[in-house]
Amino acid sequence: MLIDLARTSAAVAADSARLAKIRHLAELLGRVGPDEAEIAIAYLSGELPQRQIGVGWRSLRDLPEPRQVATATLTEVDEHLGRIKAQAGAGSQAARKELLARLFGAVTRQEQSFLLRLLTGELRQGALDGVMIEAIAKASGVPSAEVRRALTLRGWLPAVGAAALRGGVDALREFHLEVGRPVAPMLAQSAPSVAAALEKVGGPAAIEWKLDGIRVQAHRTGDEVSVFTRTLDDITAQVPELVEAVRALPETDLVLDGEVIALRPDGRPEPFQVTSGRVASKLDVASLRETVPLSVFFFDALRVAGADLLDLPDEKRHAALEAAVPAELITPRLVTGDAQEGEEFFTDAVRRGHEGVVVKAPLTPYAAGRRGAGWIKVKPRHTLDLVVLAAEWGNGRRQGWLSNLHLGAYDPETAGFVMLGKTFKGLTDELLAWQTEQFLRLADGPTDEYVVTLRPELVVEIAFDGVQRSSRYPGGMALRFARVLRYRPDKRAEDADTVASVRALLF
DNA sequence: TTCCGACAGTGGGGTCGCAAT
DNA sequence: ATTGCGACCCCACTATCGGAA
Repeated sequence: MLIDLARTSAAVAADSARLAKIRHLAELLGRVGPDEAEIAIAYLSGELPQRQIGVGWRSLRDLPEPRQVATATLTEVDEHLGRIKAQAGAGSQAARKELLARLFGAVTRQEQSFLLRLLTGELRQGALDGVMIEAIAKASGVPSAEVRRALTLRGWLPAVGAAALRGGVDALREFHLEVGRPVAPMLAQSAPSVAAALEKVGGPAAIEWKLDGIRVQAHRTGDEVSVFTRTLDDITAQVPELVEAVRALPETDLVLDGEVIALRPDGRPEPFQVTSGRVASKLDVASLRETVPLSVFFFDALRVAGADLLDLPDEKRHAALEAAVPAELITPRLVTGDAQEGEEFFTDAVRRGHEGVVVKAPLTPYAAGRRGAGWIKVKPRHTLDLVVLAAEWGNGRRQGWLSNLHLGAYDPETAGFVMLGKTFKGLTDELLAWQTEQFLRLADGPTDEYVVTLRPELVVEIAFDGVQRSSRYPGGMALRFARVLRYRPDKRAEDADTVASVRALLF
């Protein structure tokens, strides 16, 4: 029953201890039937079996009154969501709206709340994949490492969890790397410098350029090639250059990990926006590949010539990559234990317009899904002193605090301020409390339930990765990945960085 | 007892495709 | 033709729990 999940979710949210959350989830998984295990695991880890159904926050306003008695089963709800998905792209938002209303009108208030959070992607129960993995392990009596391994290979936890509950370790061992089905990609931690990254790795490491493009996983069997993104979406049709490059290789049985990026004729990278737009375009690929051609650079091999390499150390996988792929399709890489040498490699990569480097421990296997210490990214950091123009009320655990800052640079010509973006990152609870008090004192001008406009007086030091073109803000530019470092009470608003100095960073 | 790895949460800007206006 | 929405691309950072040291 849906109500069982709604109650379990509430219990999970109510307990802050992770072990207690795991107990609640495992207890439910122990009760759910085999047919509905997949649905239960999906919902309770914040996913839908349909992945996406074309319903977001806006479609979920104005919901009907709830029922008093809970009768909905998981299978019914799942089938209903499937019907809603079938309407997406079929030209009828009205039909979807009607179906949504019928679903929400058939469940209780607690079920409505659960479905609402599920469909908006804000489950807010303190448990997603990571906790669910432990719960599946507990409920099925399987070591969590086995669940993780299967998840890496299958990329979809509900399927893995259902198999574990049905057949235990034996069923999980049935999952193998399958050419044509994407694997969860390995992710990286970050460090402030190459030296710090090398220290984390604890010895010599491979250092590779970090290209500012789109992560891709390329599969080939025979002449068949497919390409997947970081979230395992199939983008084969959008990247014909990559398909052709892989098909041209002598080896016919491959799974490769890399990055696609649009390069200018001189070889320097286009801004991320250009690569992003090109890869996202589906309708005009044939002409776009003339004007915005894509290049691909591989940095890892998960399978070569029928051999699965996931469990091999990085250096062995890279050797296999070098054997199967020509050097011009491989991300530039330097193996060193020397911090000085590493920093020079990093500086050179950045000078050539790239995002930074990734430092890789030579002995780590391809640990997908988990953000292990095997890969560590290093990027340069810019800072600016900007003025807080307004602030937005926070949500969830930031409810009651002014959280999201509107940032502006000083314009000496007008003695005014030009907004460059927002940030909510880098704030401690203490800082949130402090700034809320300050902001309410500075409140001045239009204020609604979301935004409080301020007298532009407070200066804050902001770190960011770069300046990009923007149609959203009046200055025509916006900061990328802005975050708060500290407030600058020693500075007046007129001492803040100027629009001109920010524009100088825009290429 | 302290340290630290892993996780969840809180949102940022940009782009595309599609349906409604 | 324009606008709003959903989905997805890139992502940084803090708080917390609980196992490791």
